[in-house]
Amino acid sequence: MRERATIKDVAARAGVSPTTVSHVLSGQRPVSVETSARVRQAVAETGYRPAAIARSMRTRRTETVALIVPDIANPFYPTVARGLHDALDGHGYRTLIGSTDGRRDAELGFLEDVVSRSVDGIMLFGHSLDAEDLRTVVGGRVPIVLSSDLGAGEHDRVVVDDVEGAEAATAHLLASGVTDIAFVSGPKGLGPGDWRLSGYLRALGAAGLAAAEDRIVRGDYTVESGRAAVGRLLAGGAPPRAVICANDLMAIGALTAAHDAGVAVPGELAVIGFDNIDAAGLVRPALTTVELPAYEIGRRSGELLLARMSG
Amino acid sequence: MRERATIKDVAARAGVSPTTVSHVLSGQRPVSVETSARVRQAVAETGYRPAAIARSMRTRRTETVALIVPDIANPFYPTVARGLHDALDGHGYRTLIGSTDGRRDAELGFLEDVVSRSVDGIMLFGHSLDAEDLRTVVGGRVPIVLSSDLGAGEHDRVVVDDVEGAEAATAHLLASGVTDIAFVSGPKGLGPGDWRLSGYLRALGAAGLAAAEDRIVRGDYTVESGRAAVGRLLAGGAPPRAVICANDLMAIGALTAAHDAGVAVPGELAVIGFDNIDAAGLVRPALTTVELPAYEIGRRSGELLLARMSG
DNA sequence: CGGGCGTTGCAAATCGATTTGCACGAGGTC
DNA sequence: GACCTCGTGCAAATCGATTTGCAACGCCCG
Repeated sequence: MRERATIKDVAARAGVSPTTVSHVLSGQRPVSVETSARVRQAVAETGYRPAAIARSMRTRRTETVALIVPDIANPFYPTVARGLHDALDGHGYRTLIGSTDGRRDAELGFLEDVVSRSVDGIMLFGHSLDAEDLRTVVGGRVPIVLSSDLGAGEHDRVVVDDVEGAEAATAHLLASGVTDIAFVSGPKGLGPGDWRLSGYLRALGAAGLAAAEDRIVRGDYTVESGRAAVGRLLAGGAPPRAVICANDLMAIGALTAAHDAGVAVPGELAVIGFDNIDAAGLVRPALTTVELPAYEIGRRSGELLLARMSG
Repeated sequence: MRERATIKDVAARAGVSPTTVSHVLSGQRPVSVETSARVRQAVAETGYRPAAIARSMRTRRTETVALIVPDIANPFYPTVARGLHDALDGHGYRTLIGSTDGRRDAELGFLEDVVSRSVDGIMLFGHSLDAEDLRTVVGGRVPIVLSSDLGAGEHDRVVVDDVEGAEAATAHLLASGVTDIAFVSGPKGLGPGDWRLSGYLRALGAAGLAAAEDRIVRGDYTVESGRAAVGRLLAGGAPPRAVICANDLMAIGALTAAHDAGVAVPGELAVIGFDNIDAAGLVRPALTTVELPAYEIGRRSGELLLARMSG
């Protein structure tokens, strides 16, 4: 039995037509108990499993959801993935995951690919796409959940309030008398780095402070880039009193940079991160972090998609 | 244009048959330059993309690889996933990921599902399946890479030498004069916990030492379970001088337990983990860990699968 | 006893591509 | 001029399921 059994094989073995086999298995139409028993027997003997592709061809459903993230190895996203997975698994959906490194071509390519694969839903963490891209590639054909403002109004969004989180963190520092605050963002452009940056700027503005050019630096969300960026800040003549990093990994790098420069944390330099990844609670000194509930974001997105996919 | 264009639409627009459109796109047979131009024009105008499902139906290939792991949120696996992804992405393959929590029914269910979806390859971290399961569900129909000894000889394996790694770590401790070594494994049965445990036992045996019953405890690979397990060890009358944990998360829990019990690490208690996850280098005191090259395991597996899938 | 109705099963169409076999014409060769 | 060979393009089969439409067969009721 090298080849997998098809519905025809089962039908032949049970002495009925493929139609009847299908009806026995789906319960779409009544089948007599004797026939049904013969069919089930044949199914068991042949080890028959319906070919998902052929089924999808006809039903136009794949029971698959795509998750598009910048980097699956960044601890924030596996937790989102797990939440999404847990929401969908019980309903028979599988998850197709892609890492894009935030590159526009990769995001676009993956999106086109999963649309042509007829996934039933998409969860997108897009850093470079705009609303027009979504319109041309996805159209209204596939339910999609976004993590950003992208295409607000047309698609579901699970709000990760980056701006407000950053604003609150900055305001907290200001309230405790720290005014010289630096910010380590991600690559220029769209993406959580600059959303969070805008919250930082807003808080400074509300306090009547201007943001100094040289207090805003950029990394690429890795530990090493955070270390390098904060190392530069500390090497200058007048180091800042606090630094807010756009994610925890860079904040962890910042701790190392401070240590290397002999700067005490949090005494001489306060360090704040984003995401509250597991490692944030394990490093010493412990990291202050703005929590984004990754698991909840994933789970909630899964539920939104389920509602759209069934409706 | 609510619906996606099909090959028929393109053919009609270009005034040719679907066959010709297919040949233009695939280059399987020569087509005159004029006709070819008209077809390409029509493709551009309609925004046509071949439906992946229909194509798979005919070609019997899905350009998809399944990755089955116990828990995608455990930091070890996203790194493996990234390695696998990087190996496959350039060749047009996508990755379908599933978390099973190491439960037999989930592992079996996911495996059956992806086989019926006709994935082109599978990478499996299976904790509860046996060789017989693989034979009945997968047969020889799909290339599969395993991380364990499961079905050795029949399938490709990317060796993660758990046994040898644990043996070396234990021997290292013994060589430095520490003989009272405890071991924190995972749930009883298959899985990396007990593979590593056997390496520990082998090293003890080689040194002519017997393993004491009460020195072997179990957790479930989480930080909290490691803390609890080591907490119990330390609460006993004569605490061990060293503890080897079957993964880094439990080892991190062990550090907390030691701290809570006022036991100095590594002075009074040496702690060794497995996996060398990012957090291992960030905790204080730094964790000694047996490195399993997660990224390399994923990438290498991807390359093995590519070779099998194309051949 | 004829007409309606519910039960049961099958034949055939359909989903959207790929691929094989065949036909037609133009051009070249002996 | 008969015979081949290319170059081009189309019709039809195929992949494996689901889903109508239809027919045959009781069975009940008036």
